[in-house]
Amino acid sequence: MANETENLSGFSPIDFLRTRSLANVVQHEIERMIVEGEFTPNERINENALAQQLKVSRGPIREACSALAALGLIQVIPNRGFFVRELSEEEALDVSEARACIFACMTMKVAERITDPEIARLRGLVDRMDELAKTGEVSQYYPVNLEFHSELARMCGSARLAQIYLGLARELHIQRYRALASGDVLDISNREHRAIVDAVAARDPQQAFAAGRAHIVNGTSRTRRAAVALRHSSD
Amino acid sequence: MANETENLSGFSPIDFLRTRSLANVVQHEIERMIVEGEFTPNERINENALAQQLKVSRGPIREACSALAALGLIQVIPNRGFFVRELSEEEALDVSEARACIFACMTMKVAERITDPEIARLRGLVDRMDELAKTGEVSQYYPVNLEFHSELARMCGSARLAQIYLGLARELHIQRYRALASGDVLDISNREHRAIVDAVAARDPQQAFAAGRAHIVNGTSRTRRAAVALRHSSD
DNA sequence: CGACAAAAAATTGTTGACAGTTTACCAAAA
DNA sequence: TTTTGGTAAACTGTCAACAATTTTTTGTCG
Repeated sequence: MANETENLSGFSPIDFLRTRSLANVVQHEIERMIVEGEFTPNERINENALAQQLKVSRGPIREACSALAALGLIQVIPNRGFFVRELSEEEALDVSEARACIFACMTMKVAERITDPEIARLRGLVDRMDELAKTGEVSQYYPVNLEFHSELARMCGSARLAQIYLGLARELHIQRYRALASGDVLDISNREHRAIVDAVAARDPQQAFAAGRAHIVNGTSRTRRAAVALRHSSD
Repeated sequence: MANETENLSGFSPIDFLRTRSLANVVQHEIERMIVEGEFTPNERINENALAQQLKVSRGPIREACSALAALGLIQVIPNRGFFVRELSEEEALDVSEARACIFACMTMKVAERITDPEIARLRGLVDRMDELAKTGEVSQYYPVNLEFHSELARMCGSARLAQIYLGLARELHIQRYRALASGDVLDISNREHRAIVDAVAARDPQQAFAAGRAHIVNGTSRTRRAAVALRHSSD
């Protein structure tokens, strides 16, 4: 529990000992810098500058960037360097659709294999979110929401599906398409959570698939609306 | 044609010009070597030996391996090196399940948006496979089968979903879990193809999802049975 | 003043070398 | 014969320097 939040962005000492190659450390560091906005989208990653800053040579930097490029977080242009990948509006929508499909598959598979204690656990999370939604405290609601999604990923029984889902979620998160939700949106979102739990509790895969897909699709349009509103208000 | 023999290590000049970074060329070369069995699963990739063989230094080799590790084709153990990743039976099954889900999503999305000319195109491919299945020539059937799957990936309208699907398919292909199918298996497989086409032609997403998922799931068990039979016959 | 060309600076791509770790080998003892 | 200890070889991890390319600056001409 407490460990999970601790490991979200960084890495624990045990992980550090396991893979103490600099390239690996650098990779996570660059990832962190992108997530936390120290690199802006489309910015070039200056190898020399980063090497000096992190006090390593360019070798590990390049290895880390190559890996991140393979993961899709970084784009590489020959002889010009590594660039922080920016998702266009269109691409972000595409990735969101893929995420919706995969989340739907996960909820479907959960419905095919869930146990009673797991149902209780999901209901507990939804109940907690209901209470937090009433207060409108996004900062408290959000971690539980994340845990709910992670829990479903774990319960679906397919490590690879979960891995792909979490990768897509991270990618969208990095690109700052996170919903900056307000009170009533939380309520709507959690109603969808409840629909998912009801479907999996009924062991109804089709219903679960539909509910899961709808949740992400709706979430995406909620996020988009919020982003548009934000853009208009700041102009 | 004549040029191809000139490129001993197997990349075309156009590829070389597009991304003339050595790391990229090396990456594709290693991938090819894994696919074609020049590296066996769990084998360590000797950086020095490979560097000498490809006539480059270890830098590009390490960058390429880092990327392949991020793609999941290679495993890295600190201070021991890069190893060709081997999927355990269990993991291969897990990946296959993920692949089934994603293929099912693709066929579902195809059903939601397919055009009449596209339907004709798919029917054409299935018809061709029917003829080739009669002859029992796997080597002729297989490319069309691949094209059928790729075509669906293209038609699903989500580049990312298609990318994930092709990645999973490649991973399984590399791990040699490809079906070594015989005549009647081809026939059964193509009957499933026809079911998929019928469902998408009817614009029935649910049916398409079910047909797509069944096709991969059945294909997986066909492959497993073939592998088991092969193992017993060789012991 | 602006366009163009050439030189300079900055940056990426690649290499070979060195340090630290792991593996292989071999001899000596139980 | 097997085990153990130590030494040497092989290999990975990292770095700094060099080559090739791109970008910026500078200088010149219309």
